[in-house]
Amino acid sequence: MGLPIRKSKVEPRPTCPLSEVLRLLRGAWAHNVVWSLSGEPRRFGELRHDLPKISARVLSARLRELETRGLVTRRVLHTSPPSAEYALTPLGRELLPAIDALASVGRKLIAEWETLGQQRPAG
Amino acid sequence: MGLPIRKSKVEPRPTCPLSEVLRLLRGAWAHNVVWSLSGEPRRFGELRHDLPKISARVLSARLRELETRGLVTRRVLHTSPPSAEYALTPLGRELLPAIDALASVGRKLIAEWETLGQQRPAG
DNA sequence: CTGTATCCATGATGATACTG
DNA sequence: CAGTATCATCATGGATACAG
Repeated sequence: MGLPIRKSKVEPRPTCPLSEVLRLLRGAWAHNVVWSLSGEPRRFGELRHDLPKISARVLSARLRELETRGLVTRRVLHTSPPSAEYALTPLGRELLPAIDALASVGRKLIAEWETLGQQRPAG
Repeated sequence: MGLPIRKSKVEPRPTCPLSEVLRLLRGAWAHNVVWSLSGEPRRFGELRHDLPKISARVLSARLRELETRGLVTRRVLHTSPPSAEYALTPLGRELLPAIDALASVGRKLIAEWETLGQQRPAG
């Protein structure tokens, strides 16, 4: 006979909220966009400058997502030529500590690899 | 003339470590697997039970990734039939507070949607 | 400058069947 | 029970061209 299935102690836990946030930060760029906005508000072109390898298409899509969910605001500047400025909302700012915590773990992960003299496992 | 590009205050920040961790938690399941292992060690089948919709193929792949990066250990139990038990390493456990922080933001996000009487934006 | 529209490549998943 | 093999599908992202 096999072992009995042990009931998980994973209660009606934050599994759902977690998934919602990760759905937002998912992908290669969303978290970098949030991080770029952690300081002053920034314009579309400035964000492209911060993240040299992001395509306009993807940056546009991410910003729209974050805006839709109330994490980022968009303000049109009536300059010549016209430009747009993005900023984190208070709600969006609450992501920052969490992102920081993750980054902290990331540093330890990398340090571990180096300590072991191992190569970072490829993608 | 357009506005000058403002230099980003996004310093040589944890952008890299962050990406490394997110690469691990990326996808629909990795973070749930980590969360399921937050309590007692669990067997393959128990994990499938915790995450009813995950396929064996994907669960296997995620566990292998986490094991490769030193976040999870795998122990074979010489039972009949044989089974395997997975657990978080100390390094893996360091993900927990970060995940908690993210979940906290997630709860506020969802609460916000409800307060506004809005539907959660579809994926 | 600020996006949007197309087309294409890649990666992550689900379903199902099968092995030890 | 604990996986692995194969096939099909969908989401994400890059490149490029084009529009307001």
